[in-house]
Amino acid sequence: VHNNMFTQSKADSHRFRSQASPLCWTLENVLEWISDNIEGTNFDARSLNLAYCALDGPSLCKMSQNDMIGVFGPQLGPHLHQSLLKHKAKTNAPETIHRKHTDILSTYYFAVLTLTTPFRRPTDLVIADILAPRGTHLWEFIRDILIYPEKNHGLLKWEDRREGVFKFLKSEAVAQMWGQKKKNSSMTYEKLSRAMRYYYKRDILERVDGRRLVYKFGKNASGWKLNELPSVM
DNA sequence: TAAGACTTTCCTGGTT
DNA sequence: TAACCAGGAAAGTCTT
Repeated sequence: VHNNMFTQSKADSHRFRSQASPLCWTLENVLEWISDNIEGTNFDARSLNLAYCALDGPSLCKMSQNDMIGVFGPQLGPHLHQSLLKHKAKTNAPETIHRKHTDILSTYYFAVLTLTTPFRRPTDLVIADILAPRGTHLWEFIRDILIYPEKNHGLLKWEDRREGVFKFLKSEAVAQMWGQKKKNSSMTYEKLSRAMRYYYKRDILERVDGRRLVYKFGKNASGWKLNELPSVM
């Protein structure tokens, strides 16, 4: 399951999404589905609050039409709700099977978010830019975990969101994730932190004296500030 | 192929 | 004592 998840192609993902119950969808599948639905309307994707699109299949299925209108607006909300109902009817299968699959998927839910290759069609560029990794550098990897605190499984937390101060809560777990991304199973926090310290010279990070596991984004780090994130509806 | 940027690995020594 | 921090040195990887 692990390897398959990380190597799932765009075509595989589309096939899985079209055949599986929405209950089994990953976050990526939900994003693709939203993207496909936007393509069929005149909806301006730039006005979408992408932070609210970070849903997996089970979360999506719990939403009523009013919930969807609240999140996606009066134009796209009902459209998505109808589309979901149709897809649910089409893929009506025993939920127990889906549940088992969903539990496995959810274990790797965040890893998929951070490690899969972004899909790149014109209409989902914005979604991919915010929810897929935007770079291969360590500080970007850290930043992308921090941008979605509700999805980071307690790995990192903001100490001061406005100032860009953050803290490692599970240092070794973050190091292992970084190692996984770089295909290096021997990565440790000790090594990761050495790379972090090199960022001080380049003003990507600033020192936070006297605070263990605490770092601060510097003037050359971009994409972490609230006003740098895509617009809210 | 070379050069440079970036990261990894190892290390010593200091601090919490 | 363990975990973390600071930073030098050298080597590895990747991109241009």
